[in-house]
Amino acid sequence: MEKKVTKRAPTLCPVARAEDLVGDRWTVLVLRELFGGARRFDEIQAGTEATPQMAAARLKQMEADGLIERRPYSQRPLRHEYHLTEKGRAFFPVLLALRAWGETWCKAPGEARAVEFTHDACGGPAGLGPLCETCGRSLSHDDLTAERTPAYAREREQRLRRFKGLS
Amino acid sequence: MEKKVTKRAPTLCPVARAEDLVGDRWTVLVLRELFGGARRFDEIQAGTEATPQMAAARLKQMEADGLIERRPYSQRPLRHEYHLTEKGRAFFPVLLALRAWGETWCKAPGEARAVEFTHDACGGPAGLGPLCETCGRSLSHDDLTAERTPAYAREREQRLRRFKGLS
DNA sequence: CCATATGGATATGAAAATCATACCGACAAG
DNA sequence: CTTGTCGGTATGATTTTCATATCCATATGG
Repeated sequence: MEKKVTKRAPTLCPVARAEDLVGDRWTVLVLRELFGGARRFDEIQAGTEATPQMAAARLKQMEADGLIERRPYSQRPLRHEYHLTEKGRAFFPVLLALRAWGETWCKAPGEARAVEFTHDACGGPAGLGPLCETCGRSLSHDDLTAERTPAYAREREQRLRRFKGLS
Repeated sequence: MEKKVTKRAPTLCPVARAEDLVGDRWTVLVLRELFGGARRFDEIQAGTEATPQMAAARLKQMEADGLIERRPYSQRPLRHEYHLTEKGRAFFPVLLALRAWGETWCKAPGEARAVEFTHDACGGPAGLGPLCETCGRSLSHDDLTAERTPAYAREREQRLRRFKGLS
């Protein structure tokens, strides 16, 4: 019960191809955590609220798909961190678009944003679009500084406490 | 066993919120078909290669989530077409970003593109980015004319024939 | 009037994925 | 030598998804 080779029809459609790799909730949430700076198994697990098997299974598959790589950060005991590859980092625009759609269309009026980005290149707020709302240039992950809004920071802390409590 | 209310923790994270609605392969493929002009149940089913239940279940859920609406196109017998709502149409940038990532990172060298977009506003090819590669302006679905590449058109025809054969 | 076709599904039972919960092994710290 | 931490596995129940077959209302052709 180890092979998960994702045997799908080899369509030319790039959307279907992409969905074969990232077409499930957990994978996308893991990517979100990695873009947010998480590196260790338990950070990722806690941040996504996945079960350990789901986290382990997704990370394994994502490594096989070339989205992430495992890097040892300690011999004895041997432990690894998970890092985005170039392919993984290239996914950022999709996540940004998904975030914009989610903020705009999946929230009740008055609900707070989760994260505000500052565009380092111009110093202004970046907004939701693919272009900086302050300077109009296009946004890459390296040019952005994320700051969690207070409400979202609280939510994350509670999640973390719940996780620590149960583990 | 009918309620599928997607009971998830009400997180503020817009990515998680979005994934609750579109976090599975079939939903995204249905959106692809709708953006490609499909309107009828069997077009959608054939284009995604979903089973009838999957197509029916997704369409029902997507209607409940406000992504699509059913419009009668015939009384007696009562039949409906599926149309994107504004919320559904707003998903286009995500699909475009996913397409760009899929074309760039999920294909072997030499594999053909599936679709080429022409930017109606300038008449040039639009490329993969969120901005038109000819004129640099940002791309909306209404400004784009899609043309399937020959290889992809063949693939679609074969799929359709297989579907007709089996149905 | 009867047979077949069409659009839009639902039914059924098997197979696979996911879940909650518990546990494990290596080491480090007290 | 007991307890804690990190990074997972194992287990068994539950839930989804799959392939395949069937269904219903209506139109259409003969």
